[in-house]
Amino acid sequence: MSDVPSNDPLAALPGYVLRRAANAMMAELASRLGAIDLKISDASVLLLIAGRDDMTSSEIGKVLDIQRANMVPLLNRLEAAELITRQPLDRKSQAIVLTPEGRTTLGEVQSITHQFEADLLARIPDADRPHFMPALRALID
Amino acid sequence: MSDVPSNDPLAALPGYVLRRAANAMMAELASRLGAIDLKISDASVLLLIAGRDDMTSSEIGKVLDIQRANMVPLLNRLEAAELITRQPLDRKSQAIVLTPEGRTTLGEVQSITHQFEADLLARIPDADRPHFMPALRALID
DNA sequence: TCCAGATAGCTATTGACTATAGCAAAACCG
DNA sequence: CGGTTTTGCTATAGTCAATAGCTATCTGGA
Repeated sequence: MSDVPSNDPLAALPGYVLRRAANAMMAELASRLGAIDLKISDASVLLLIAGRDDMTSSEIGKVLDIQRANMVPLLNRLEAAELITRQPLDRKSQAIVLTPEGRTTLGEVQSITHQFEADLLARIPDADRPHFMPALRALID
Repeated sequence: MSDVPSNDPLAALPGYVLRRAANAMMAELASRLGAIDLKISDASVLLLIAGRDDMTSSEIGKVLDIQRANMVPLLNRLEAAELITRQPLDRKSQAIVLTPEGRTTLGEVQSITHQFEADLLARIPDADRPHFMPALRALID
């Protein structure tokens, strides 16, 4: 109905709006996670290995789309913060395991994440909300 | 119903899926624009100043969310490719204007973009498609 | 008219993140 | 066994955005 004239011709392009929305949301999440000194990728690792003690660096990278080489500084950071430890599985592989402190931080991450996701969904009109995830999933191979 | 077990606990998080979808789509668009040696930000500038001859660097940056400082190398690149020129508006400001070659390239950009947006929407199930843009718009302030 | 403050364009630098190549050691498998 | 693959890592380079600061110019109110 009463559309504010956005005078931005790109606002009609789904790809452009998708990128804008993702950027805005990730900036918001990064800001919230900053309160406990974690980056988004840090938090996603913690969430992924929650309740597990058998995932290797390589496996985590495959799931999260982070290359092996780039997992190293990330895990070093988490290890330096004493949130995870590296535990040998055999003489080559090692499991990434939460420390007790890591488990505490995981709780905070889950709390922040849960609130963030709820706030995100709350911004979407009721009629559109059920269609949000299916639409996005369809875009991911 | 029959959900394929993705064994990725993050797949249930809207924010995470949003980021993944945006990344996948932007990688696809970047690849297509690479065929005419343009980056996504290059193309968005061309699309924005299409049919106008009065937008300054600062104004373009405000609309596209690109900081003044970062507009400089971007416009230098487009100018070096002879797609735009800088035309003085007064002794301080200058309009960014498409060259004839820029207008030709703009046509290619519009063609690629149009096809990309169509392909993107085509991947979304019919039932969800009408809800895609409204949902995303709601996430952008 | 004049001056303070805002604005435009730019330089230079930095940090975050990602991508690539390569390596040694270990594991895997026919 | 022995060739191939995998794992974790180093080192490096490229992309991109953010910050601070500078000069010249424009603008609006006293």
